[in-house]
Amino acid sequence: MNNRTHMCGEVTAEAAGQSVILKGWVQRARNLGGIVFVWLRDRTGIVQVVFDGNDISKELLELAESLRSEYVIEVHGQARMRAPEAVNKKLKTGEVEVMAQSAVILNPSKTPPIYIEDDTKEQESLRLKYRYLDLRRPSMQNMLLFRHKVIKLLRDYMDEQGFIEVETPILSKSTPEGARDYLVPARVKPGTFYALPQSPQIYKQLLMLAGLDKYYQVARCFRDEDGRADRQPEFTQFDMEMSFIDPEDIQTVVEGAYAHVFKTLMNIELPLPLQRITWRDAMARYGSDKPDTRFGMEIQDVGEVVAGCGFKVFEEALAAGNTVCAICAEGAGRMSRKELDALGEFVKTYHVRGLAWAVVNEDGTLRSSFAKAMQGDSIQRLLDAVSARPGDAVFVIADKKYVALTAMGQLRLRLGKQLNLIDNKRYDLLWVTEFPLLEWSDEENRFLAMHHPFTNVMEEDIPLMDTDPGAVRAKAYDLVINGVEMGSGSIRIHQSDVQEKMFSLLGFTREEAWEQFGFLLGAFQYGTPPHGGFAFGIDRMVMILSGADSLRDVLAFPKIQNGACPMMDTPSAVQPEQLEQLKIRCVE
RNA sequence: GGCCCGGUAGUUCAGUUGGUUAGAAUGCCAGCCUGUCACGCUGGAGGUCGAGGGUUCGAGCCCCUUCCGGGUCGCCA
Repeated sequence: MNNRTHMCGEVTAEAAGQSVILKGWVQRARNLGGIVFVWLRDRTGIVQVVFDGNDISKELLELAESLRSEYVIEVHGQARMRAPEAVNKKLKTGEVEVMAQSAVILNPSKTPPIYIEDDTKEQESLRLKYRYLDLRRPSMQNMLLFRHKVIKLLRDYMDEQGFIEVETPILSKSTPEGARDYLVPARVKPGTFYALPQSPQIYKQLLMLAGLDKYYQVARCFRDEDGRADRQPEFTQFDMEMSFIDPEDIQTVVEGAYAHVFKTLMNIELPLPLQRITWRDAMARYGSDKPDTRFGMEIQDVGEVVAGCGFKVFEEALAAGNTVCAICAEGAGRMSRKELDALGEFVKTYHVRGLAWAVVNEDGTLRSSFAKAMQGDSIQRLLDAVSARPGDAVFVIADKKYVALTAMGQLRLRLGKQLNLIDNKRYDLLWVTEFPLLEWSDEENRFLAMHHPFTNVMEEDIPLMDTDPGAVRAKAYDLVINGVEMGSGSIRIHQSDVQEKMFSLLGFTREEAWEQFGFLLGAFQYGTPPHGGFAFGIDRMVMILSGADSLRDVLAFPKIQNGACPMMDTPSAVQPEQLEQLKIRCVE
């Protein structure tokens, strides 16, 4: 039986006068010679334990003097108020201390390779190698607690809304569309493989078919793609699906869940319903399908303004049917030539040919990379069109429409950060709606589903499926916070004729579609309710709410960029016998 | 796969134009110290400068290759 009476952080003024039994880790031991102060830590906090040579045996003092960082000890003692001048205001328990009467070293510790305290600067790779020590830091424990609360709140909320949590398989089926699958060889049928799910998409649709009506799941998902700060090979999705609904119905549920979490954990009242913006609008104004609306600097199409301006780059772009777009960066006029050139290099990584810039100096004169080529008053008309004033910088990109807009959107974000325009305390949530159904792939020379192949079409665009597939809008919507895509959802196709048309647009023959998705198409023949859903990343949600920069900061045991785990040293080789059983041979 | 940045005591970093035995702080070890709280004082140990090769009388520093980590483009229905 655990005889612990208090957690370390609980030894506050109310405990004074009581006998206490504590267990925890030695944060720090200060030996003053004849008296030893020990900071004892557990996940609730730190309390000071005093080994006073005047009051205790020689043996106990010697034990205290032998204590080192991260030793695990049990202490029996008396809690008492500290003298007023000895109060430590930095500790939650700083008004009290525990006078040790006996103690046991439950386990010693090697000197830890990282400091167990917040705000240290060890390399992340070292922290991840010793993640079990890293997780002892108060900030990491708070993160895990916060994450736990987020998930609990979401589960409680969904339960109240009448949703049922159903677990779906991890050993699943590989489907060719979308991200690369993690594969698991099947021992009983050599040469065949399970795939780890990229999402429970098909299962949840089948649950709707089964009549569950409202489903949700805290679902682990897997994608075998290269890592980023905001992408992990395995991640947790809050996944849901409803029957007999319109987009607004599921959006209302999701908004409500977010509002519940924001109110309870952040004390922030979200304005419901959330703002909605169409995909086309988001691209035109922000150059992104996940716009950060915490600052302005919106993109403007200046094609009409620069028509006939004489600058070859703009004229040729317009002649080719491309876009000429601009932003006006307030107060960016102080940038040096070097900084402006760096921005030019920056936009090139987004596949535009170049960046034209014009700076209106404080005295009204102009510095510009292209003004000389502009005839007559065309440069002035351009500056007027974007309302450039002295001290501002104007940037112009001419290229294929979405290439130019995307690059401009990235430039806008960079300038927003560089010019300190973003209020970090603000949370801008919005829905991006009416995503395109399809996306052309030059590489594969065919359309790909932008969301997934089961996404339904906006009724008024159904005729366009035959005439202009690229312009067809889907009943698909993303939730965005501060420029981060939190999740996406859609109304699914439940009509077999629409589904077949979709597959044919994607370049599948009827036979191929049935071969790969037959289990679903077959199921759909048995009375499928209209349905739709949504899924959002728990990891990203915790990242945003806790202000973390990386998903690695909000996962207990994250993977690094190449998908490896420095602590477990995974992935790792296996025994030859294991491969033999699976009939797998390595070919170099 | 491409591009950019980084790798020096356990840890965080400094290291001049290529020039003596590679330094600091912190941590660690030992001694002293009875009210500290980043305790203090004294002393000590601790380095394959990521690895390999090259240039040079001489390389932590310059060149090449490579490994590892981060960011990013591609990729991520």
